[in-house]
This record gives sequence, structure tokens and C-alpha cells, in this order.
Amino acid sequence: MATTIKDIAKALGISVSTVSRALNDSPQINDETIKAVKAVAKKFNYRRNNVAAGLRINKTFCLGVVVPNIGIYFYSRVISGMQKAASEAGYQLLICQTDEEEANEIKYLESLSNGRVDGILMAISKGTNKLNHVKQVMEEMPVVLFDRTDSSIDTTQVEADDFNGAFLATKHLIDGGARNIAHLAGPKNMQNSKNRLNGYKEALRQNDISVKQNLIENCDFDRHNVEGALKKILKSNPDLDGVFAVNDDLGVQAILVLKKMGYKIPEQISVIGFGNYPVSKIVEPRLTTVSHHLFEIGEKSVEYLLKMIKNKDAKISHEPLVSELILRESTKH
Amino acid sequence: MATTIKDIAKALGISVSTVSRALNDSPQINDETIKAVKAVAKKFNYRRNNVAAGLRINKTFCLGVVVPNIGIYFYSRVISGMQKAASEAGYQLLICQTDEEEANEIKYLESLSNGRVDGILMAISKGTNKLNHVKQVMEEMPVVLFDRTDSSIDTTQVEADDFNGAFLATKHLIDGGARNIAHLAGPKNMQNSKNRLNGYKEALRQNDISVKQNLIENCDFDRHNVEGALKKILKSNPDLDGVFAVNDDLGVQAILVLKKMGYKIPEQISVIGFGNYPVSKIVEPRLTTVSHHLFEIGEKSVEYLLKMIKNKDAKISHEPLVSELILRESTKH
DNA sequence: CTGAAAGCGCTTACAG
DNA sequence: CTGAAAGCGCTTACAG
Repeated sequence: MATTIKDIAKALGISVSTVSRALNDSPQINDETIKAVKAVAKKFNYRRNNVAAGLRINKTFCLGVVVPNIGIYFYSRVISGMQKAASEAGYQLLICQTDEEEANEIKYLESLSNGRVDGILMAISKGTNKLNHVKQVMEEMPVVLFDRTDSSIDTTQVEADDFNGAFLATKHLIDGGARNIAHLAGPKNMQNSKNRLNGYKEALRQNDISVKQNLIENCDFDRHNVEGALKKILKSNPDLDGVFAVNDDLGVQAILVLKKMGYKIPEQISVIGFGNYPVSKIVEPRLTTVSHHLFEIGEKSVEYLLKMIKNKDAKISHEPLVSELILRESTKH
Repeated sequence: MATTIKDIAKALGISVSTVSRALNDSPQINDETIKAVKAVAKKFNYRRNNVAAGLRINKTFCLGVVVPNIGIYFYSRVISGMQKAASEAGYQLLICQTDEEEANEIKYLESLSNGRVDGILMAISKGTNKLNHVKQVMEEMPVVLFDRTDSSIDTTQVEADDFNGAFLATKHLIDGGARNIAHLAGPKNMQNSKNRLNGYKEALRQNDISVKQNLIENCDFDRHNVEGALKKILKSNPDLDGVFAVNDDLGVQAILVLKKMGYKIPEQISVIGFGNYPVSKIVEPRLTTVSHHLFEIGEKSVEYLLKMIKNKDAKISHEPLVSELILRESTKH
């Protein structure tokens, strides 16, 4: 069995109170005592049971992370950032995958809210329609929403500057001479998708290009929908000369599909993605994209959550994270 | 504040003991009482504090996962499998990333062993030389090693059938007519790399092809080393006609590099990877590879660990997980 | 069938 | 500067 403060107290013939204080470097304790306690603790290879300590002071030093899937590059990278920030603050991450299903989201949120964690970082699932479970868990502990945010929830939300990133991407296509630009969009009800769609539209408008509904197809973040979407778009827009994909997975797939159809990229059609995923460097031509600063999204989210944990329920307002164009060979420039 | 069994007890005018038993469906409790308790629990939106319950019965219902990096497809996929198996058994995962550094591994293992988790699943870091910290944590709780295993540690180890997978891969190249087959290897001190190297050698031997040291280059699992490795190999082996990469990341990179050098894949050089990562379907030609059953590795690892937690320190012996060839266009067949 | 009490490992007012 | 006691939320022998 692991040693406890009781064992140390017994070994030294002092009380557990004193041991506890000594281990926590309490200023009221004699330096000699502290030294002695720490020596024995070391000898016994003592390590504090944080779960027990947490129970007493009502802290777990754990943060819950609820994401659709950690296998998606976006989330694995964001989580890396979270891990770093959490670890530096002495926190651990409890990670749950929803597989994009509302039922799982509800289940995990419930199980996390049972004194398991001090706060929650989450990205809303594709399948989630109602947000009661989110609002409910917010009554128990602070929640930070990232990436998959929702403005109807009154809490800190961390997102890439989706609107501006999409604007940059679309403008880059226009600057390269494209005029018939398709958008492989995300689900209509998702805020990040909406923001990217709006950035796309705004760039068109500012350049006096009319927004055409038959150039916009929702691919539901699933690359298997890209081929169908492009075929449909090409039917009504044979003069297609640019594609802006809502993320790099779809962008990469667009390149593969268009090449298979015989189009030259970027000579006939320029393709730009979003996210700067590793695959964007594997496809040929390599995908021009918008960089998200995923690691930073993770770090910031944790930073804000820890602040909220400290100052009970504060909602953090912050600058949006800037996006940046990554030029490669799939677009003309 | 969250409701506790105390609140329920007070509301019904009964003792907390009875409430606790009722909530746990103790057979000794009156059905009426159980019903009444559950009704109030529901009304109060009560949820058991598992941390507190765990402290008492010395269980946390958490499993620690220590991996080099969750952003590596291999691990994110394995963890998905772990999550499923853990979740079904009422366990949660506490995930730690070591970034391949021994110091982080030691730190996380220590912090997990403080009553945080009931057992640990881990893949040893590239930078880890001594394994004392692993053996030490094994005195506190069961540990299952997966993928990055080590035969000097006496515990359950779950791995893909690396030897046989590598054998299959190499034999496939030979069957396609290759005779000068390079191996982009992993670190020499790692067991999974060694097994793959041995599978490669065995396939050569069984086909009367001599093993040449200058056809084997360690790329340290880093795709940035592929170009240098291939150039070195080609210098001494200009008649290279096959490449077996220790994983798909390196295999994909090999295709890109060789194409850039002007080689036709697979006409001049066949390339095969290992792992069936998503990128293997993006590169052109698509990468022939060996499938690992990553999800299953995760599920099995958790299954074995839970068994060990139940039966104190049992070491589980099990069948190795079979590998399977995935034929695509980067090899002749 | 139910309750009072002890205890999991820790922290922290309250005394001295 | 140190200790005895209460308590975090729960479970479970021991009584009755």
C-alpha cells in the first residue's frame, strides 16, 4: 500500500496535522519539523493522494474535455495545447469522445459533473440539437466552449477567427483571378461553419461577385460527400475556377476528386482549405490553407477556464485568435 | 451546490446509510424505501460523487493513459478503442502526453499513481532509457503496456503482430518482383521496431535474398529523416526496387521524395507502409500498407487491464493481434 | 429492514 | 509552533 501522512506522523511521533502542514510548507511550522517530515516522506516514497485532498477542499485538479473525436487532427492538436497549459497549472485532463452524438455528450457531461472535475472544456457535437445539458452542467461548474461554440450559451467561448480566415481564403482565390468560387461548407446549424460561410460571402460581396446558392454545398465535415457535392456544383457551374473548403480534409479530397475528373489544379481550378492539417502537405499539389493556431486555442481555453474556476463564474472576454494564410501550390498566386 | 445523500436523507427523515444502500439497490432495503429514495434523488437531480465513493472503497473508476502524443494517428485511434471499452465498464480515461520524453513520463506516472487512477495503460516514450519508474508504479497498481512494449517488464503487453506484419509486407514486395528492398526502420532499441525489422529480414531470408545493412536506415519515426535516408540508400544501392517503411508516415514521405527524385512508383520502386493511417489514402499513388487493428489494440488493452484490476496483479496472456495486407497502388501486384 | 459509527486520506479552523 | 477534532461525500461492518 501507498504511504499516507499517518505513516509519516507515526514514524516521527507527531500529529497528522503537523505532517500535512509541513508537506504544504505552511509558514507556521518549524523549519526543522518541515525538514524532518520531508525527509521521512522522501524515504517512504510518499505521494499525496490528490483525490483525498481534493475531496476535502472541494477541488479535483482535473479538467474535463468533451470533444467529438480526438482522432480528428484539429482536436488532437487543440488538446495538446490544453494538456500543456493544464499540466503547468497542476491539472490533469479527463478526455471524453462523443462521436458527434448528443446522447454521448449528455452522458459524459453528467458523469463529469459528479465531482470528477473542476471545470469543462467542450466542443459541441454535430448531432447536438438541444443544449439543456450544457446549461445544466454550467450550474455545477464553469464551462468553456471552443471551436464548436454557440452564442445562445452565456459563457466563455474560444474560437479561431473563422469569419476572417474564410474571408482571407476567399479573397486569396479572387486575387488569383477566380470568379466562380464554390464553398464546400459545414453543417448549417454550426456557428463555426456559419462564420466561415459568412466570411466567404463577405469576400465575394466586397469584390462585386454575387453569391450563388448553387455554388454552396454542405458536406457535413465528411470527405465522402465531396465528390457528390463537386459534381452537383459543376453541373450548374461548368466554369468553376475556385473552391474554398470548410476544412483541410475536404480541401484535400476536393483536389483528389477534381484531378480524377481531369481538371488541372491550380491552372483550371484553385483549391484552398482551412486548418493547416498535416494532410495538406501530403496531397499534390500541396494545399494552400488558413492556419488556425490550434495549439493556442487549447492553451487559451484552459487559461480562461482556470480563471473562471478561481473567480467563480466570471465570463472571460478576449481577443479572437487570428488566422493566417499558408500559401502552397493548390492556388494561383 | 450539488445535492448529497445527506440532503436526501434529511428530506425523507431517514439515515444516510439507508439512502446510500437504497441508491445502490442493496437487497436488504425495503422496496418502498428504495423507490422513495430514488424519487427524491431524481427530484433533487442527485448524482453520486464518484470521487468520494471511490475514496472510501479505494477505487477511482479512472484509468491512466500515458502516450507519446495523441496527435499521432496511431495513438488517437488506439485511445478511441480504449475509450469505448472503458466507458462500457464505467471507467473514464485520464490521458497524458509525454512528447516522447522520459522526464515527462516519470512526472505523469508519479502524478497518476497518487490515487488518481486504478490502473495504467502506457506506450513507452522514444526518449525513455531506464524503466525504473514503470516498475515502481507497478508496485502501486497494474500496468498494461501497448505498442511500445518492453520484454524486460513483467506485465501484460499488447502489440500488433509486428513481426508477421512486416514479414507480410516484405514478402508482398518480393512477390511483386523486388529484390533490392530497403527498410526505413524505427529506433533500434524499441521492441516494435525490432520486431518489424526482424520480420523484414526473415522474409528476405526465406526468399534467399541476403540482408544488406546499407539497405536499412533508422528514421527515428520522423518523416523529416526520410529524404536523407533514401539518398544514402540509393547511393550504395542504385538498383533499389522496393521500400518497406516502419509506418505509414514514413511510407508516404518516401513516395513524395522518390517521386520528386524522378522515380516512378511502383513501376521502378514499390513502396509499402505499416499502419493504414488516413494519409495512406491521400498520397498518389495510394500507399499499400499493413493494417494494424488499432481500435482493437485499445479495446483489448483496457479489457486486460480491468481484469488485472479485478484479480490483483494477474498477468494476462493472450493471442497476438493479427495484421493484414491492404493492397493499393504503390506496389506491383 | 434501518441506523449509528467508523473510516477512506487529507485539510483547516479552533485551542493552547 | 503543534495537536485534537471536525469534516469533504460516501460505504459498510456492527447492532438492533
